Amino acid sequence: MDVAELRVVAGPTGAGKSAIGLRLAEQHGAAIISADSRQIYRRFDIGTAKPTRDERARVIHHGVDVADPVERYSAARWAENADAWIASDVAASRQSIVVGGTGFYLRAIFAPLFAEPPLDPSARTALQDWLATLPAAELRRWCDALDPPRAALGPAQLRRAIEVALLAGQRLSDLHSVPRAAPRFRARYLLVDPGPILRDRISSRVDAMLNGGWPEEVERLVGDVPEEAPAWNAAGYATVRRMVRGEISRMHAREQITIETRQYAKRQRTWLRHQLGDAPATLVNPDAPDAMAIVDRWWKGED
RNA sequence: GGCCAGGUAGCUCAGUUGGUAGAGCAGCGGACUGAAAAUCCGCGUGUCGGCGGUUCGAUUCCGCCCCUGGCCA
Repeated sequence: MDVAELRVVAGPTGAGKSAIGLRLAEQHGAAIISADSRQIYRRFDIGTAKPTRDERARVIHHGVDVADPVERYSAARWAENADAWIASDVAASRQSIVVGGTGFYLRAIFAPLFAEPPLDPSARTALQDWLATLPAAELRRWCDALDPPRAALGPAQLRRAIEVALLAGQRLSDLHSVPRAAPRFRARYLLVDPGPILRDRISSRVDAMLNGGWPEEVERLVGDVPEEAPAWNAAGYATVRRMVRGEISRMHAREQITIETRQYAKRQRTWLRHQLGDAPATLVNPDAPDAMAIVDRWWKGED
């Protein structure tokens, strides 16, 4: 099968990639495929900076509001869904633009994940319950015995490695070394990053969200979305929840959320710096006077 | 003006019975194969407020001064 090229607009949170994606999509009648692990979840809207109703009326957005807050979504599932979204765009003879900052999701389409062997669901649930009770050091010991190459990673990865080793009888690190499925797409990146002012853009974005109904949204969520639901993992949500419950002041919350968001942006930059492989990437500072010209050249593939 | 408590890393603070100092947070760098806005790993030279004195040696003891907070006038 032919490997088609896919345009990807990526960058740290708050850099302004969605504005660029939106403009391009409108200009070329394209659809946006959101590669954002938080916009996946319904009802978590303001703090995840979802496109507005108006924006979604103007441009088709795939990948927004596709899971319930309590669902455990995954990169693999996203990649699978993305295939279908892209196919639907092709069928409608419109182009697709991938826009987002979840690096792991992007990788999942351009360098497909390994084929997971079947894992008995009930054994898996039981094992997960057991693993959930173990402290990190204990997990590390287990992983060191079962799959040493993975033992240096974090608890989430340790659990996964132990799970696969025990349930499939194979090491995850071995499974990773078997050739993966051939990628269906290759990426051409536009990396949006305004540089040092990202810091300020993030703090004003936090203020805008806090004044734009975020606390009210969280008040509604607190009532009927269990505390452990995956959707709550979005940067800032747990902090707004504490604020709404009166555990911390609004000022403290504001400060804390700004820090969390900056830390997230930093991790995204680290990912984008090292994990893109050899895919072509064009860097653009959205504030530069020639930004639009760079974007247009990138779109046409002229750089 | 007097008394008391402080002035140590960007912030909050430990500590050194005299041998030039270390945690948390922030920050920076890195990892990342089905929870990824997740989960982890690594990185600490700073006139120890200033100037003198004692001492082989002072951030530590003494004196004076400056600053902050509190109490008393």
